Amino acid sequence: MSMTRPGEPVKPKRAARRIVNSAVHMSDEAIRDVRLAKLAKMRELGYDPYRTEKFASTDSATGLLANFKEGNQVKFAGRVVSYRLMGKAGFAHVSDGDAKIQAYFRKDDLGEPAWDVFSLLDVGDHVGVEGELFLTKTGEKSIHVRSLTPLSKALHNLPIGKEKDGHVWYGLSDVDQRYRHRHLDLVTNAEARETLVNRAKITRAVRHYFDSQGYLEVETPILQFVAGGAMATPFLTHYNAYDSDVKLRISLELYLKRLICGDLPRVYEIGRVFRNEGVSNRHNPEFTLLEFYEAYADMETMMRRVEECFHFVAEEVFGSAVIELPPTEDGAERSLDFSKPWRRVDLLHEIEEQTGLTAEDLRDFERAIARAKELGIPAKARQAGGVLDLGSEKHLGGLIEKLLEVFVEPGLQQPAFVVGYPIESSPLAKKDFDRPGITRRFEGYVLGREVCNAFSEINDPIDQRERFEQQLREAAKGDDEAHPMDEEFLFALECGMPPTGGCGIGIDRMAMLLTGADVVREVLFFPTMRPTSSPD
RNA sequence: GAGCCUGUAGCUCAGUCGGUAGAGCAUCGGCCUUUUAAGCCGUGGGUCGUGGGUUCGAGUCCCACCGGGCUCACCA
Repeated sequence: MSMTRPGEPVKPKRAARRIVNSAVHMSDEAIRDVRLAKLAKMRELGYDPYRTEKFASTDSATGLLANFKEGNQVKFAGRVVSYRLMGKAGFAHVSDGDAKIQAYFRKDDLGEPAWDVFSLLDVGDHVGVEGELFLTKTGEKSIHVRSLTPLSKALHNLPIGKEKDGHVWYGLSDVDQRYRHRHLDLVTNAEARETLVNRAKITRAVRHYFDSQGYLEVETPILQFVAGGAMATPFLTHYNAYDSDVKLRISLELYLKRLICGDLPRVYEIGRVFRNEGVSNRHNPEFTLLEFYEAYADMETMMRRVEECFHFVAEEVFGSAVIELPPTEDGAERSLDFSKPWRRVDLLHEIEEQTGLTAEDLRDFERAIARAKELGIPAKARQAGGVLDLGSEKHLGGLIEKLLEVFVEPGLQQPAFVVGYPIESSPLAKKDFDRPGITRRFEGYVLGREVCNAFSEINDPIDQRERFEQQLREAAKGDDEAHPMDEEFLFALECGMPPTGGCGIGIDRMAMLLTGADVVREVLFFPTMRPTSSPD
């Protein structure tokens, strides 16, 4: 309790001021008080919105509108998204999330207490209505309500926009608010809702595809003592019971391959992985990875799986193998065709086409750097809109991947597979025995973005151990993202792993492609946000 | 992590040259028994992100901090 000196103007305390001015002081918290008063009034009238436990609708709004027959008795529950009271009658649109239907209320039809309850409604409340279908003067399919059941009271002013001819006024557009209060976004923004729902459907369709192909969906540990399978910085945490530090997984790979070693010949997992790295329009620190492994199969099989999977998902979710995308900035129409086999591009060949650096040049790191300087590659990179700093490259694999990024990726708009990755940056991929220094690995690209990474898996435990040892040497040289040694995984390989094809697909990236979202947060219900010091 | 932009009413936004804040919607009160961005009349609502500084005077200029957006870096 603070002291007030005599003579100092007294500021009314919040609560006191609220009671005194409740009708005039319309801050957000005062609005809440008004709503609470309405709630109390409803309860006095015998209509407690929070008392009702269920309300069965005859059909969805979409269904009611599609099978509309005047005079049909119906029940419908949803959220009030518009509200117009006109003396002794009124209209409200009630939405079940997918669609909305108009409801018409008359004092004469509802009778005394129910009419008062109607007049206490606000946009944002949930209601159940019962009555018959009819057409209004202007021809809108509506429900003539005979009975009203409030099902919840919204205590806040919901930023539900006003709409006419598909144009929405005054909705919620502040991106920060949309992500932090996603429920409001879902209620107010139909497009955002559609994108997020489609993302869920895409995940489901992926499951359908692999289930239909005899794959077993499995779950593997998220807390791992050795976080392998990719090169990324893990999140760290602590396991009290074992007094041990553990990491959150950065990939699914090694555990899934241990299942292959256990003679589960087709396994897949769709799971969250965590990488302690920068957040951007294309990166969320936790994201959903699909990985699938198939015994007695190779990378060619994986290519076919990827083609089939995208085709299957596009058909199941969007009803077509051809996905129409929003036009580019210069207005060019774009579409992606997943019905055809993906184009194949050889990495070194393509780099030579674009830069003049030959496979011969790229066999040795020092020579590659020297030749790149001779050919003026950094300048060419700038011309191509990229950045290539030869001095910051540490090894051949990194340089080649950089060349790929700057010179090859932009050209890969329609679905394509890039093959022929260098061994340095592929510590889990089988060697290409016909091409020294190259692995049996490919990546899929669509719209210039990587969507999958796959290879014929190493099943030679001696080779795998050597690769890990090479990675340890890189780590010793200061590469903090080098792949760690995993003895348990090596033990499984030593017990015998059949030849296997494996592939990882970033589900979020896949969802972005198929929904046309250009920001990863739009395909995540709850993207990672910086914590707010004062939650509102 | 770096650069640029940004933060004003519950929501969407104005705010000129530095002179102590505006609109629409929403809210609240009144009228209105087929409206639909309902309408009409009236009312209230803001420590201008936070903290410093310059100034007679700061929403406005400067600095720091806290959010957010875009681009880049790392990566999928």
